[in-house]
Amino acid sequence: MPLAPAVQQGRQKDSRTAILDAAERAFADLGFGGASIRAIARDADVNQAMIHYYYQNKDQLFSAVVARRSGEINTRRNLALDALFDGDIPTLEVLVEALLRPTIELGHDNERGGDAYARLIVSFNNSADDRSRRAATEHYDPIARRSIGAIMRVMPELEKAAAVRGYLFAISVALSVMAKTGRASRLSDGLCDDTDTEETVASVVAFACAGIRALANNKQK
Amino acid sequence: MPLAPAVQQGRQKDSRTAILDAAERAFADLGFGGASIRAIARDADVNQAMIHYYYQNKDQLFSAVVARRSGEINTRRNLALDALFDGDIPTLEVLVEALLRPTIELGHDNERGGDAYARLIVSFNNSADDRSRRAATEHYDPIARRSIGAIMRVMPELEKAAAVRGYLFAISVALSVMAKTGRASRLSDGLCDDTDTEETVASVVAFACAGIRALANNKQK
DNA sequence: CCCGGTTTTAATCAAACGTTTAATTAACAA
DNA sequence: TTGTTAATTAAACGTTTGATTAAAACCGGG
Repeated sequence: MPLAPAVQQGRQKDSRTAILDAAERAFADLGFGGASIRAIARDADVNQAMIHYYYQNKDQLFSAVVARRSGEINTRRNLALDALFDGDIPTLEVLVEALLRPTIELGHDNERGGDAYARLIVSFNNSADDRSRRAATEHYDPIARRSIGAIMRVMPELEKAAAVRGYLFAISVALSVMAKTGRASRLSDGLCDDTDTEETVASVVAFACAGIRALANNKQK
Repeated sequence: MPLAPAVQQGRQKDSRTAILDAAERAFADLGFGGASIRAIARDADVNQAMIHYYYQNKDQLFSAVVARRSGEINTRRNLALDALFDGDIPTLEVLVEALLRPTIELGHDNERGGDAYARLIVSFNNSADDRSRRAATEHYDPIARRSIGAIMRVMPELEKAAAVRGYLFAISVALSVMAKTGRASRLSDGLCDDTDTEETVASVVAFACAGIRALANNKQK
């Protein structure tokens, strides 16, 4: 006589998200090629055939992992952009913080598996293989285009090429603090506090805004 | 009757570097777990046992790939630091350019397999697994510490934590332009030119220096 | 010419891989 | 209860993996 589960159709959803959670950790820690379906199934406490049952194959599992997190990040960023531009044009600081905060906060939210996804997004964001390029194009290019347009509205003197560079530079800085490798603490003998979200956001925003403004002045030299 | 090779001991060194070249491409394109010894041997036109003969196992092969490129980068950076501080204190722009130029130039030097190594260094620089952490610690922490010290000499008002952050931010921006994923060109409809090394160096240096100065002003707000 | 050490080769090992299959179990409607 | 569908399982498929071995080919110095 097995223990009767209290919930009604309690089996499905638990397995699906348990697989996503385990896959997120595996892909982040070992890379796509280094992560194994078998180990993911073991970690998720699920039969390995379940992974193919729900996600068909390893590639689609990877895509599902990215889709889950990118969805909530981009929802927050789109809502923030909607709100920022319904009245006056905001300052660059307000805009950049709105763009980077959802990303940085997810990276610091360990309850939501954020630090694993952080390393994952850094990985495919800087890779050139088909799978990585597809993940970036599909899940992050639309919001990137909208963000670049927003930067140009806030700083009309910025040429488009400079705005693109500024956005990508800012994102790469934000991503580097999402993936907590322990290097900052090591190099600073413990002085740098990765865990303080507000201090991190403030530092990155200050750095990125000053950098973007410098790109505007850089052309006429 | 085989074609007689003109060179004297022509077999050894060709195999060793052919293996390193092929491994560099494989690790960069597929990650450590995705790259296979067999494919590397095939690409290098070498028997697969040769890889174990020269490099024992996959881990030491990876380490050898990193050691080769990091060696020449760090040699250039150390020489530049020696020269910069033998007289007056240089400006932040001169210092930052000296630190970032060797990295960016290697990434743009396709003859030296640079763009493959660029993606590789970005990958392990933002990963937390043992192998990646060891590569960063062993091959890049010493020059990082010296560079952070140099930044603090040029900007004495910068606290150490801010200097560490500034250095890491600057490096992450430089690395992001090394790994040419084609995203900048895609998002700018071809306006951003990844191939112009001088323009890239100028943009990154301007962005990074303004960002570092902003970190100095950020504390008293 | 043959010798000694290095380099290269083909063959093979056990283990792990992604995926598929067919059978079993659980849940709910009729 | 029975019929139907979805969820889960154990077992196996063929392939590929990193690594090892023992023998062959190559080479310059005696």
